[in-house]
Amino acid sequence: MRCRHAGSISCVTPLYEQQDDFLAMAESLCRQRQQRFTELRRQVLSLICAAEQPLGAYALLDMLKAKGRSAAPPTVYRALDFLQQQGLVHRLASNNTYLACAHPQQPHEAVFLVCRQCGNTRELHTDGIYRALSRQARDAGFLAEHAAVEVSGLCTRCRDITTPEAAEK
Amino acid sequence: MRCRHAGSISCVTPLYEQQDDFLAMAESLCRQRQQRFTELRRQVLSLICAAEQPLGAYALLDMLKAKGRSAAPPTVYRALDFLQQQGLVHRLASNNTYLACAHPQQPHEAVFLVCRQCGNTRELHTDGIYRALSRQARDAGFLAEHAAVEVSGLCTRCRDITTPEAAEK
DNA sequence: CATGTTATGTTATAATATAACATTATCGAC
DNA sequence: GTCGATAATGTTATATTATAACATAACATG
Ligand SMILES: [Zn+2]
Ligand SMILES: [Zn+2]
Ligand SMILES: [Zn+2]
Ligand SMILES: [Zn+2]
Repeated sequence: MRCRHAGSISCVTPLYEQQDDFLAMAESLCRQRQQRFTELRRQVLSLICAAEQPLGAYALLDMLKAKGRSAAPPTVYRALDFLQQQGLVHRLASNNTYLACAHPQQPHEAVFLVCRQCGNTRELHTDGIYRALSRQARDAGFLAEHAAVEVSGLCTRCRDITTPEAAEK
Repeated sequence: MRCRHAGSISCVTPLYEQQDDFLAMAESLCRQRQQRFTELRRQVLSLICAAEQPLGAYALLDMLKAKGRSAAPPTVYRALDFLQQQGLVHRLASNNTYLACAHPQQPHEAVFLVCRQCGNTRELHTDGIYRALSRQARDAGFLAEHAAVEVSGLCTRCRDITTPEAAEK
């Protein structure tokens, strides 16, 4: 099942296998929007993108420092704020981590599947869920603006490891 | 629309109008489960229950101290851990607050409607959403165990205040 | 009451995030 | 190019949220 969304990035191929494409797209998006895709912002996005799991702000900070860059907490938080505003990065509230967005071209609501074992996280784009949530909220007199949906559980690999008999079938 | 779930606590009546009932139920639940509903735990639950908005841990801490109790962060975090284990309290990851559960009798998945203006938060019990999430996760090869669903937006009152013309209709 | 267990007190510290202000880079007007 | 405005980054300090570690107290059980 290929991605049906706009843009050149696939839903299924992990972002860290398409880093260059992703960074190029980010740069192009920022240019279109007259926003500056500075070296710092590129570095942070690149680190997030290269990671197999969502990263914490201080992990990013350490990586920046390791690359020889002078950096303090505001350095990374500011870059993260920018990247979130541009829709290039999402924040996971359930574990205070940040990950690259699979579809930065347009605003969207997403569902995150967070493996509690290995931390791998997938972003699903399921407007159905958000519509159902909006409707239920409206029935309760509530005007929904944004939904944070973070599902924790086990990814395929970790489920097979945890319950090896399941892998036999 | 009255609550269709088990227990004596209604979905629609705010918990702070049923504090005594709620505390009595909590005590009874703990007794059934052979868990100790200590004075500290009662106090914390009572404070959470009396609040109109979900409270942060340090707000609770200050309230405990104001009541003359000797307390430090672990005091309140331990009580919160216990109350969460017993299903009496939920934690909202999106704003690091804690609120009393509307249906502590059985484990359940819930949707939280968090007003970004006034902080008022309602707990909806909508198994439909969780089932849909589980199914979508399964289709992606993911075994869902828990879903944190936190919707932010405007409650009835704040929506009317923000856009007064809407209230006219 | 002796004993093991659970809960709480207490001190210190970890982890996450922001405030405030100085400095530097960038951009458009001239 | 120079200038002034704006945006970005550097830097220091601090706020906020949460846990580790160990001591003491309360409770249950025989
Ligand atoms: Zn996304
Ligand atoms: Zn996994
Ligand atoms: Zn609940
Ligand atoms: Zn409100």
